[in-house]
Amino acid sequence: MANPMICKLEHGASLTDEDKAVLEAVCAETRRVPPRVDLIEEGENPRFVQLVLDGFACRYKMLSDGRRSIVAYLVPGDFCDLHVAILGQMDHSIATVTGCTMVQIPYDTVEKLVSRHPRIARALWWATLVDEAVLREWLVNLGRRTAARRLAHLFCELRVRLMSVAHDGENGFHFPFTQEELSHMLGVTPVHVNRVLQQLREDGLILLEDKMLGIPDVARLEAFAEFDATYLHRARRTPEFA
Amino acid sequence: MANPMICKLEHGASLTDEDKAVLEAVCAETRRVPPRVDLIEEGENPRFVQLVLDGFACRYKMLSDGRRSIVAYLVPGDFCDLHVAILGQMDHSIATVTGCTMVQIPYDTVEKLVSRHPRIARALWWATLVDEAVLREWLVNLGRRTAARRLAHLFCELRVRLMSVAHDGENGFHFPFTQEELSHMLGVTPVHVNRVLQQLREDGLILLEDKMLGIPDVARLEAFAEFDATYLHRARRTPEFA
DNA sequence: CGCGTCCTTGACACCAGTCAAGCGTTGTGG
DNA sequence: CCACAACGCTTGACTGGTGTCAAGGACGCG
Repeated sequence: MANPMICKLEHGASLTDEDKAVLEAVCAETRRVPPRVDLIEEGENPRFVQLVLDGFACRYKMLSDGRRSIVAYLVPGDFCDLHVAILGQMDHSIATVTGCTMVQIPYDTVEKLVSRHPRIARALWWATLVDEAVLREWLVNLGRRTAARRLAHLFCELRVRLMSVAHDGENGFHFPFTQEELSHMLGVTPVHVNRVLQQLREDGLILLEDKMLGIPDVARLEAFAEFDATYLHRARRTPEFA
Repeated sequence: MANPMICKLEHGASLTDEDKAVLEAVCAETRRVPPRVDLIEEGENPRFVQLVLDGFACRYKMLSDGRRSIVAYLVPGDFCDLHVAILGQMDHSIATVTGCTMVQIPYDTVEKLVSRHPRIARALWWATLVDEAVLREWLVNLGRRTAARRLAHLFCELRVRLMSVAHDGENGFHFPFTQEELSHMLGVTPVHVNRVLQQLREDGLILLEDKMLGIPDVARLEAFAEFDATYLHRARRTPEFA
């Protein structure tokens, strides 16, 4: 199986075989983390970068009244905290959702990577900027769409992100989030997530059973969600007939 | 008057006098842009970086039905598009809100700056990462707070951001946004913005007249908004009694 | 003076929140 | 093997925050 981090970065920059070998070497040592465990907590200043190789994780913030807001999710190939060193401390926490296979890379290793391999440096820049673009799209999603469209949009985004690190998932994929976790992402109550899921199922837009999501008609779901994948900036590797 | 961009960057990195002189030189040539004019449009791939020296601007996205969503606002000292070159094209547009004084910096100038002045490079990194942190906080704001708290939070954030580039604004500042523009930021209707503003005024949390915002009791407004300035990462320059 | 822009207000409708109860599955220990 | 608890999912009734529609007012500008 290909390294999902390398798969992803190839969307953002052209990497040589040597670049890929260097990145592969950095991922040699992995560790397994159970579901629902904090990887980094708000206020920390970690000394290494973490990378998800398998599983789902999420960035979240806690409110003073104990409610949780998930501000991003991480899929295989995503970095947790590429640049916290510059900010000084985490302004949010990161936790696993499912069990995850993680890699820890010391900061000086990252700095060497960046200073010695310009294409890797560019690829990491690209990854950071795409994360920012996703945040902007989420803002639109939260601010201006109904809960049903928000949820549909999430499905569409997740599908594209998963497809760019694995070669399946075209019409369905493993979807392990609980309705409560979804409610934290979408800014609605768990009860309402349930109602909206029922509606999407009734309308034939999705199938969801036993943590497996099916999308019978991708174009129809994307139209409903007003989804336009441009903001994910994945053009480079998808076949184009130019 | 000090250069707001340099004021801001000093929060993120320690700049030498030489660094500051270099940055100052880059801002020599300014241009004046009228209110409500697009600076960059979605899909473009600009050949220079733009910087706001005076006035307010905003990043926005249009939805297919013509509604607009403002995903960030820019104050003096903020860069428009520091790194679009890496992503290839803008996934959103930027427009002035008020009249603005702008600087255009060619990309190769920025690249020289970054490669020759490590502290400036770090400061620009810092600025990018703070932008991302603001997006995350906005996500929490939109997803989990009522319209009144959202609006109050916006006021609190704007106050801190303005204070870090100018030495006034402690208890009030020029606030030129129309209620319609606010509605685009907060994801509510203009009518509801109006109702919420009335409520905040009634409760004595704000004064707002003739485009001037007054905050009689900053602590009370911040408590109401659940505002915690940590995410703005401005610690470096605010006086600390360590 | 007349027009446009923005602000203000009221009545009503709807999306989503709250509260509460019940169901199915899983895992655990007696 | 079964009782039980824990967890997540489902559903209904009611409430409330916000959207929609509509009308009018204040102000600036040509």
